[in-house]
Amino acid sequence: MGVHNRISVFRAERGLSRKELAEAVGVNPQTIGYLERGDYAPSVELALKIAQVFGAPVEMLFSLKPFASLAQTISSKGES
Amino acid sequence: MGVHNRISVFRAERGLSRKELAEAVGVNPQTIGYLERGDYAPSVELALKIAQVFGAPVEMLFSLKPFASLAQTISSKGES
DNA sequence: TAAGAATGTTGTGTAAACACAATATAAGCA
DNA sequence: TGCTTATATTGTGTTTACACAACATTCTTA
Repeated sequence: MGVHNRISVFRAERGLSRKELAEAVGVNPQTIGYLERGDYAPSVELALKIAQVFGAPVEMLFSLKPFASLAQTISSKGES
Repeated sequence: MGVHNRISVFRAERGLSRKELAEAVGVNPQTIGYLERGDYAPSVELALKIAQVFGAPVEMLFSLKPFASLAQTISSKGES
């Protein structure tokens, strides 16, 4: 119950594999998989590290409510 | 290993007791005590809820590095 | 003075966040 | 074709984030 996340989206944009992200934050590659699948939510420590890798605030990557689609999120910001 | 936090500072400003904060985020009052003492770090879920209560981003309440003093933090923002 | 609120401490128990190993599958490339 | 990389799945084990109870301490406040 859940914390939702956009790890896979940010990871895709950066062209990072799970293994590479895992190494960057110091966890087992499987752990990234568990997070992306929503099997469980990370500790704040891990969340802070992941957010740091992507240069984004924690709230942009993790949320108590489901994320809106990228299309909605981006267009509501008036960007292209 | 540590995640540092400013929960007690924000709680003091609001005049909230641990019990009240605990009820606001749905955990046991003792849990707030453990967090404030640094006995352990919260899940992202709890961190998001606590940050939400104070209307602050997660990074303002939780950090991988020790927080600077309020005096430094506030004066470096040019506020009074 | 007593009584209540806030906090600290210790202890026990459970659930969830990890590590790690093994194996399967699919896609891309030599 | 075989090899590698990325991902999914299953299983076992350890650590830690929690719940809950009991009790001590300090500070108010009636």
